[in-house]
Amino acid sequence: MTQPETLAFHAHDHAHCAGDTLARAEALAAEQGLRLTPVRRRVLQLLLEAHRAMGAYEVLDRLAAEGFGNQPPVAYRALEFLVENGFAHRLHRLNAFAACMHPGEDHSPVFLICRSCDAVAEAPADPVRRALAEAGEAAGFAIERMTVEAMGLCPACRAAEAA
Amino acid sequence: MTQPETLAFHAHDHAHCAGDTLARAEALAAEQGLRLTPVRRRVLQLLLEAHRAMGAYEVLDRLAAEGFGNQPPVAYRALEFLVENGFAHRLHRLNAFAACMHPGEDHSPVFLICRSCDAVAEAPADPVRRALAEAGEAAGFAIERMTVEAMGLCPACRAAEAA
DNA sequence: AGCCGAATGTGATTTTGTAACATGACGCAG
DNA sequence: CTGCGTCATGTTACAAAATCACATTCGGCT
Ligand SMILES: [Zn+2]
Ligand SMILES: [Zn+2]
Ligand SMILES: [Zn+2]
Ligand SMILES: [Zn+2]
Repeated sequence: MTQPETLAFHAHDHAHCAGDTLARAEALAAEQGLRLTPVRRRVLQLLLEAHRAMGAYEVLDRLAAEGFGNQPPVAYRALEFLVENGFAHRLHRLNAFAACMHPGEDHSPVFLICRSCDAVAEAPADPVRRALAEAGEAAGFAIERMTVEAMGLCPACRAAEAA
Repeated sequence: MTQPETLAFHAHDHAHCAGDTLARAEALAAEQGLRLTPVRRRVLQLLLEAHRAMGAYEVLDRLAAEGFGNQPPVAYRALEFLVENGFAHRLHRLNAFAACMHPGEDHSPVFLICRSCDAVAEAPADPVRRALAEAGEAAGFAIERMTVEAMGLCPACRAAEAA
């Protein structure tokens, strides 16, 4: 199920990782009767290949260049679909989107966002979720969804900055 | 120091709580040589009185109605000042701002945001911060700032919805 | 008075996100 | 095959959020 924490930061065969995740997403979509249409598929692919957060208009530019529609709703609708079905996530601090690296797990992960290179990693969220649930309960607050985004420096940029 | 968790959700003497926090903020500003000018002071007061998240343009409208400038930078600059100096917080999910109920504690709290009435409470963040720090460390990621926002239902709206 | 830096006012612009409606593709009932 | 309903896409226009650039004003200081 949960693959051995392939964090975006670690050096990895990127083409492979992106292709692999796309394949899993496609299988998943088929399984659930979701229609991963050309635009949607292409957007997911863009996000996977970038392996970082992309703004809606950045996505739109790519789409337009490839012959898809060139108006905002085209990008926003595809992104909304991906987010709603767990193929991508929205990063509120950046007004941007990133592909989900663990599709099909129905998670609301913790994001680690590098302020220098914009790389985004999903970290295991369970401990954080538990702590948060406790805080909510203490206040009588019923938590439905959570957003956890940490800004900082990824290992690579950290090393670069130290130099 | 940390007062006994006066969460926004609990029934409380609102005028008193707002006035009190404003007074503390003023003392704090004086102490630190920060200039809590009329616009800045008024914006903080607005946020405190509302006791919920307010958008920048909502703030701006109030300011304009009271004779301050009526262009976006007026509101954004005041809000930026308040956020940078710990008198207010930004809520990324809402593109909005809320007064800090614990100024001077240099915290990045956990927010509990009611999706029904927009009330915002700051909950103790230490357990969450610890869990998050651990997740970051495991990935070699140096966390500098965190955003934790939980959406859900406050006690009041929860009761109302159950009815 | 004269100067300086911080704060404010103002106009214009950019960036981000939606509403509303028209068109086109697909599956299916008749 | 025809007509119909549904979903996805395209397109126009617009709204909301945020920033840029520049002029002006206000304190404190010399
Ligand atoms: Zn994910
Ligand atoms: Zn980095
Ligand atoms: Zn606070
Ligand atoms: Zn509520």
